Amino acid sequence: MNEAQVIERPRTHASPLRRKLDLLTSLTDEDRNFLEKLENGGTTYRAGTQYIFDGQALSKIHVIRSGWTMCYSELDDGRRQILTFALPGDIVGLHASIRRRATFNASAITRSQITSMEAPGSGSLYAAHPRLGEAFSRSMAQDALLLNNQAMRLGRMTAYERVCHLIVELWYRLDAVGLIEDGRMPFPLTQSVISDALGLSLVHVNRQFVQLRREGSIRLDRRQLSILDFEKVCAAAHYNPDHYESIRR
Amino acid sequence: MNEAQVIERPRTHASPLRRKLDLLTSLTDEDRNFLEKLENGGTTYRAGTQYIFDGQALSKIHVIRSGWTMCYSELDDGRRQILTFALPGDIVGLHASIRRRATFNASAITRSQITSMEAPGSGSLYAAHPRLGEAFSRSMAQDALLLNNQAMRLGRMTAYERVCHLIVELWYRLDAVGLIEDGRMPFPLTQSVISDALGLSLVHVNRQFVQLRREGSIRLDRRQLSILDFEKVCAAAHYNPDHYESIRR
DNA sequence: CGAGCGTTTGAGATGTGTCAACTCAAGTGG
DNA sequence: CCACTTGAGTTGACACATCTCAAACGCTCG
Repeated sequence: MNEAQVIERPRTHASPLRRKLDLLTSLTDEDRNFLEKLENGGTTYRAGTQYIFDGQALSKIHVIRSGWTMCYSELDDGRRQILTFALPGDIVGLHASIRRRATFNASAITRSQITSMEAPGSGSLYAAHPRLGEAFSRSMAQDALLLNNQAMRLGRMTAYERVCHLIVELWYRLDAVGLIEDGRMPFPLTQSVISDALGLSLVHVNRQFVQLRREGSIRLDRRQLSILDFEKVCAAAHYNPDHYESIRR
Repeated sequence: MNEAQVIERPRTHASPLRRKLDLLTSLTDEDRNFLEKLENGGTTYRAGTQYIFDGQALSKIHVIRSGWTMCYSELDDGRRQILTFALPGDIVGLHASIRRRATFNASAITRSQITSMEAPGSGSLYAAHPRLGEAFSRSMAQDALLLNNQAMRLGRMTAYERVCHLIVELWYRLDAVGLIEDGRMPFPLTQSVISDALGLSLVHVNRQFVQLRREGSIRLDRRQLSILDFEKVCAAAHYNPDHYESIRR
């Protein structure tokens, strides 16, 4: 039930980032070399470290090489809304860096390796590495799609549906970069983080997870999540995989 | 109180689109000519007409020349979430057209003039009209910002705050394209539409508007809205104008 | 061993949704 | 010119999803 739903793809040893860009577009050798360099540099952030600050200058884009991070926004009274999770292979701050100033925060959820690079001034990168430029455009398209999904979750779905929808979305995203193994996905999110992503209280998020486990829909074990009843969870999520496919391929 | 908060700008006769792109970036004469053509063509849609269909092919981008339109997403059971309002000068479908397939719907709220043009294949437009390319990038940045705001509204704000936040956001956006006159802004949204934008029920949206009027914060007259107590509405909205400035300039 | 973090559970409070009815203004058609 | 329809706004009573508060549990780690 579980893995049957997921498209099998040849298992390579490419990094998540490479893997993702390969999916997005066909790269030239030159692009690949460019990527190599990109893959080798980078900084390791400890869990909890903030690496983008709302309102501060932001000229670099950040490529997540490993680990989970999140983009979020905060109100003066402390209320926090997580906008999107940035997973391995994702690019953070692409559009923000256009204006050289961040309009959101970003922090590492787990220990994360992140490579920063100068933001592509409109054209320069597109000229030097047209396909990478295209990959960046598609990355923006994915961001937009994820935010659309987020709005639908927050605005029009019940707590139970929101949790299912988020789980399925993360599942597809992780699968696209080869991070689903043996029908389990890494799941480092605390219920507190999830509550700030889904616009719910911590307590209510917990109740949804308890129910999902009780009814045998999911299993959670040592920060690994398996979807036992993919069909049921997907149905509750009203998830539309076509949307994601149209971004990916 | 009202207009004091709004930056005065020389009143020109430029179209909203031109006005906006001028704000965004400095255009060359060639770019301006390109714009001219763009401004002259276009289709007029009646209120309610859908012009982008979720799941269907989408190779063109749509430039709103006049009127209000909205992008939205729907669940199979009819629940609807408005993602963003597209106002004069806005560009719709920029990132969606990258993947040649729409992942949302778009409809005209009022009678609207909309110009369609071929989506800029990554690079082609950037090469021919680099500054326009940059303007497009910034348009994407604005979209992202608006979606971030939307997530914060939906996830972490009360009904009253959501309404205030939306009003202030629309005010700033309309002011940026010269559509605020005499301290009033056009406000063609029905409470039903607002409820689908803010993730509330129609009835509850109504209650918020009744209260805002009762306490003298806003005035609503013949589809024109004035903010009588700008300070109070802004405070309730927790609106951060810096974000918008950082996109605009 | 205590401290801290994440999770779990219960009970009561409340913001928002639902249902239903009514008003008002603007068509529309006979 | 009137009867009718339709869309938008308004209001009240009640239901319910979710929040808040509070307490306990089980880890892990120093």
